[in-house]
This record gives sequence, C-alpha cells and structure tokens, in this order.
Amino acid sequence: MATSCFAARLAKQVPLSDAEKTALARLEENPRKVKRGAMVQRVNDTVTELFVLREGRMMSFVIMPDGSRQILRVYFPGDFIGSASTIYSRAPESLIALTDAIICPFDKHALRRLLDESPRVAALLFLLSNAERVAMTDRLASLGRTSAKARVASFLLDMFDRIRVTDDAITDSFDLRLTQEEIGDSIGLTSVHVNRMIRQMEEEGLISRSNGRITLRDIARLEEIGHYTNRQKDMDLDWLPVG
Amino acid sequence: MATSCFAARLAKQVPLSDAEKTALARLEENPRKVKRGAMVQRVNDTVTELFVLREGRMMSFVIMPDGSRQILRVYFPGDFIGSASTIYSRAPESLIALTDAIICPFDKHALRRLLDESPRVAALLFLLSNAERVAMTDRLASLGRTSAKARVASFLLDMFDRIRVTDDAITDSFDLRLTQEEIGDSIGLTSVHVNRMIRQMEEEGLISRSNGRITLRDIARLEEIGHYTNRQKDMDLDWLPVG
DNA sequence: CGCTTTTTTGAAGTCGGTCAAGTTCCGTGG
DNA sequence: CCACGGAACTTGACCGACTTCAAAAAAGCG
Repeated sequence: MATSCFAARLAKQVPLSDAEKTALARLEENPRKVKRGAMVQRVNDTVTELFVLREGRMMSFVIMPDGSRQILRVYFPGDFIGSASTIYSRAPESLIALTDAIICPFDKHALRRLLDESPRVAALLFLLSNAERVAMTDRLASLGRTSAKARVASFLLDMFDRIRVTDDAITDSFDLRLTQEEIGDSIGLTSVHVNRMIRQMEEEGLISRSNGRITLRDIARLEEIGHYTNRQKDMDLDWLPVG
Repeated sequence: MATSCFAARLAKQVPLSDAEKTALARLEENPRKVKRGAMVQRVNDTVTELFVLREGRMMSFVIMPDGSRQILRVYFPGDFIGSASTIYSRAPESLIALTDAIICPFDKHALRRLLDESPRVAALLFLLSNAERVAMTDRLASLGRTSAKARVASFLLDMFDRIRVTDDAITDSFDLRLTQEEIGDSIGLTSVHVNRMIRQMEEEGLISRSNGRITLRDIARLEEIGHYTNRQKDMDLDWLPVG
C-alpha cells in the first residue's frame, strides 16, 4: 500500500493503522499538476474542495481594498489546504502556487466519509487544526507586538522549521523561494523595509545568503531577536484513543 | 435533560441528537466560579484541562519579553477554551477572567471519551476549530495591513457580532467591558492611540458611548472602514454526517 | 542577449508611539 | 451619602520606526 503524503505527515506525530492509512490515501487519488503562479482558488469563489499538497509550495492570501496583500500562510508538502471550505461555502482566501506543484483535490463529501469511517483520524484532524490555531496566535503576537527585525527573524525561523518537518537533510540552510515583497506581505512590512532588515541581519552575521538560499548562522540569537519558540517539540498526543 | 451551554451554542449551527447533547453536557459537570482578574492558566504551565465558559468573559494573552502584552482572544459564554492543550503539554498562552465568570473545566481524557463516543461531535469540533482559524486570519490581515482606525472599527464589529451570537436582544449597542488598554493590546496599538481613534469615530458619528456601553451608529460605514466581513452568514454545515 | 522581475539604496514624509500631566470615573469604606 | 484613592480616560508636544517615492543595480529567464 502506497503511503500518502498526508498520512506520512500525520504518522510522524502518532502511529496510524493500515486502515487509517488506506482511508487517508483515498484523499490523494486525484493528483493534479499546477504551474507556478496558477490561481487555484479565488476569494469568494464557491468552494467544495479541499487539497493535500503533495509537491511544491503554495500560499493563501487576501487582497485589501487599497490593493495591499496579506499573505496568510505558506504551505509545504504534506499540508492540508483549504479547511475553511469545511464550514464556508465561499472561499475566505485565495490560493496560489508559489512553485510548480502537485495538489490532490478532494470533495468535502470525501472528507465526510473519512470522518465517518475513522473517528480517530477525525480526532487527529481536530488536533492538527488546533496546532494551526496556535501557530496563528504566534504570528498574531509577532505582528501586533514586535519590531520589523523581530518579525523577519521569526518568519525565517518559522519557514525553516516547517521545511524541516518534511526534509530531515536540512541543518541550517534552506531555499526560501519567496521574494522580499512576499516576505513583507506575510509579516506586514514593505519590501523595502524587509530588505533593510535582511541586509542588517546579514551584516551582523545572523544569516547569510547566496543565490536564493538562506543560511541561519546564529539560530539562538535569531530566536531571541524574534521571540520565537519552536512548538513542534512539546507536542503530546499520547492521550489519543488508540487505533 | 439540561442542555449545556456549549451544546446550545453548537445547536445553533446544526441539530444535535439527544445522545450528543448528553455527551456534551458531561463536559460541564464541574462548574467553577472564578473572580474577575483571576488567572486560570499561566504560560508554560503544564496543562491537561480544557474549559467551557458558561458565564462571564475571559481572555487569553501572552506577554512579550519587553513587557508588552498581546491579547489573543476574548471569550464569551458558550466558547470552548484552551484547545491548545489537546496537543501541547505546556500552555502557550495565559488565561484570565475579565469579569466574574463560571467555567467548566474537564480533563482531556473526557474529551477523548467524547470523541470516541460521538464521531459526529468530533467532526463538529473540527469544523469549529476551522472557523476559529479563519477568524484568526481575518485578524492577521487586520494587524498586518490596515490602519489604526480600521483595526478599531473591525475590532468593535467583531466583538459586537460575537456577543450577538448568544444574545439575540442586542441590536446596535453592547457592553464592551474592556479598557482601552486592553483594546490596544488586542489590535497592536497603544491605549493612547486607541483613545484618539475612538474619540475620532465618536466625533464622526460612527459610534457613541455612555458609561461603558458602546453604540454602533453606522454599521455599514464601520464595516467599510474596518474592511470587516461577518462570516457567520455564509456558514454551511449541511454536508455533515447526520446524527 | 534583451527584458522583466527582484534587490538595493537614498531622501523625505507620516502614522502611531512615547512621555507627561491633567481629568473623569468608580468602587470602597467611613 | 460623601470623601478618598486608584484606575481609566483624555490631551498635547515631540519623536522615531517604518513607509513612500524614485531610481539604479543585479539577477533571473525566455
């Protein structure tokens, strides 16, 4: 049985039964390629689909009335995308591919079947959703109460840790694959100021860059500057019903 | 059978079977009074409990290293509090009572039992959690990409709509029960600037105030200024498995 | 190799912060 | 019921972090 991308991700948190893996694999039966820059979902579109991102990177965002953009989330392989459509009939956010990507769309009725058949998976999804909520509150505190430099630092660390979840080979450097404008739109700054902060952090020896690749040279101090905490560490899912 | 506070809230979204109501009621078997200002949970505390807020108001927040505070969420009766402890063994945020309140703590093992017995309730919790996530992204966009005035406007509208969920009597005015400093700590401003904005909105006839009570005088324009959308409206839960 | 996109840099402007000093509100106890 | 004291609100002057505008340099791409 081919383990699905999403199941592989979940299995890192908690052991899954074969039946559960099979059920999860069914969500990924219809892989679809999307080109870099392709708009997968537009705000206010009627939506009934969710996605598992199998390959590449995507992001969700909204455009404000003055034309400025707020990037809400960057997605990596194994991420579960578009859970908002489980409750809303219209998309609250747009969805675009940052790189060429492979997504696996599935209907919310397929999700319903999964929830029916696999209560434990339902519980897991609930937990993952709570983890997202916590990540969101971290960003909220970052936007609301920290300086530009702190935001850039914690943003880089967050990307770093997210990429590392699926790629064990990474130790201190990674491909961000985001323009400085996109970074700014994620953390509520202008690209100009993002540039100044990155440049400053480079001069201070906190990070270094070469053709799009970022190396974190002093993670401890970056964490301090960004008031960042990696939450992966003290996850505790032992209390879950056993499969 | 006494319908629980939380069940009543859920039942507004989707019909619940008696069995489900009973199961939910068990979460509220141990009501506990807390005084205004009481700290119910402190950041980094070991946590195993969740809460249903039955009466009063509470809030969650974090304190940044420089002493500033970011309020993450204000809770109203019927809200489900502390879902972070379903995944993290240490509290990522503090929890304090804004008014005298009644909370119903329950252990995460009680939640586990509920998820086991009632897959449909598990699904509902998953959906509610997704709704929270969307509300969070709205705030993120507000903090990241809108002016001080817009943030105050959308904050007031958000409180208004949340209070209205449980109190049908409300048409255009409500008790905020938050100081201007608390408002500022919610939306990333200083109390001084919150005051300036509120005052300005009062002069423009957008709102009015009398002994702590806020009246929204021009909701349409407030929504425009705050780039606010009430998401309650286009919720769609019809596709859920039937009880 | 030419064209677009992205990064970099500088100068000037502004929104919201900081500081500080009233003023009003409100709960408490006499 | 009033006096007192602390918390919350209000106001003004000044400041600075980040934005805006603009333009050049560098990098990526077909």
